[in-house]
Amino acid sequence: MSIIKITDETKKESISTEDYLKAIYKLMNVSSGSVKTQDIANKLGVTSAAVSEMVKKLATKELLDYIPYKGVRLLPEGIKKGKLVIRRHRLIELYLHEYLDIPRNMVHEEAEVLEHFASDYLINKMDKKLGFPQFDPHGAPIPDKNGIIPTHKTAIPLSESKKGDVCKIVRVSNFDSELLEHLENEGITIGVLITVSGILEFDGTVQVRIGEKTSSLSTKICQNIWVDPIN
Amino acid sequence: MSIIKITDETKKESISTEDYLKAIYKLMNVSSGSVKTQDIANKLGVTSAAVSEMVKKLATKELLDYIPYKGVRLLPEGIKKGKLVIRRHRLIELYLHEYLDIPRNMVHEEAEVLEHFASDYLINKMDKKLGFPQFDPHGAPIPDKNGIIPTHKTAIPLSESKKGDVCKIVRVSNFDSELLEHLENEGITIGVLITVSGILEFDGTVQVRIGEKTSSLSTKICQNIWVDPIN
DNA sequence: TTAGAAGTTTAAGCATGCTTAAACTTTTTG
DNA sequence: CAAAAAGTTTAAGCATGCTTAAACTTCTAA
Repeated sequence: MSIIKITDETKKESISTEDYLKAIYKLMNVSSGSVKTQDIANKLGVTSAAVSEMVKKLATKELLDYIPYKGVRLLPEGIKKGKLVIRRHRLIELYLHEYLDIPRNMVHEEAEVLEHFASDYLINKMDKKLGFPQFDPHGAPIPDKNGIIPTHKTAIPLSESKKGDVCKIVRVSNFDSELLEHLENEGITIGVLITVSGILEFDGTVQVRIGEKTSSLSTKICQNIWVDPIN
Repeated sequence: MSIIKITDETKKESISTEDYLKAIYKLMNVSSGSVKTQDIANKLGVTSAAVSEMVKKLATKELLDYIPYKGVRLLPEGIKKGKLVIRRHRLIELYLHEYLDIPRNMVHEEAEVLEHFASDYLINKMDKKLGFPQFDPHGAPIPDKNGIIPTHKTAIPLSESKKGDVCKIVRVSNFDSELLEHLENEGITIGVLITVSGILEFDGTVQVRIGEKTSSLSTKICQNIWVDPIN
């Protein structure tokens, strides 16, 4: 019989808390600095009032620092837990795609739910089956058990590529189902090699060649496609 | 664009409601007739007061008939939904056991949670991968999409076998983790052939031979082991 | 630098589903 | 068959996390 110490770190957080930590973690990576009430509210689809209340509670649990009217910043414990939610999410996405043939544009919504309910035991089994993968089906990095996050070191957004560039698609950083389906149809998927055949001055539309096919991609789309230049 | 009719049948029930329907469904199969408040409370680990309240709500949704002080009886809609929860549970158990190497004595608790969150889409993918199986890792029948439940037609509890019987183990109808681990260690698992080598008059202890090994099983355990006589 | 706009917080209220304690009904038993 | 025991229901209260409306703070632009 072993003695298990129940610390703050061990305790399981509520679904809502996990959602907040994940959302705030992601927002911190964008607007590095403090995260605003309204941004969290938008991300989670709740009112600012709800965020305001919830954030106060998370502060008392020492998951984040909260300065009223100023914003919020995750503390180490909050970062750790946020990363773990993302780890579960991305491993589930990859597992569903690889082993249950669930198309890329559908894995997100399934994982969005299951990330809160798959036990660590189960997650680690999936991780092992998948061979301790580094990236999910959209090329997003999967934090390891210790929270270490792999990177696409040399990747740039396709919107910053130049005419003539040959590059490999390494990430699509958006999970809109319609967009993902469209890209899939165009042959724009992770691992594929493309050549930038032209960029319109007018609005930045990027024309790419994928094998025999060509495809035109708007600036907004290109900002979500990350590529590794080969040349 | 298609028109989707949202009927009572389509609506997703709360986790709690699903737990109640599943519990009541199982209890109806035991004490065929009406199910008592306290039995539900015991099964779910809540107070009778909680059951009393909840059952009233389920009655207004026409999932069951409720006569105060008398008990509860599922209506067709309740039966259908109860079966679907059980279907999800058992398919998940089987999937976890077959594809993620999760031992039999651990699949129950994982499935207990996931049964509420795996989408129908996902469940049907698993069903297909598994080849539309009829029984879960404990030999329990898996209702199909239409609620049809396969049976072990000729099975009897091991507690009713006779000395000299040769039979195949088809079901262990208990999910106590310790018991399951014990049976696994004794070689008593689904599909295995055993010979009843003796039964003690004193307390009904059954002695069985499994290949070279022998094992003694209490009456209580034998009531949970279902076998198909071969001879 | 100050008024209005934009953003945030507080307050009151709701829904779900649980608890305990008290009241009530049914069953058992002497 | 009546009193005690067993079982059930009602009532009040709690926790979580959401909403709207009102109050408050901060930012922005003239």
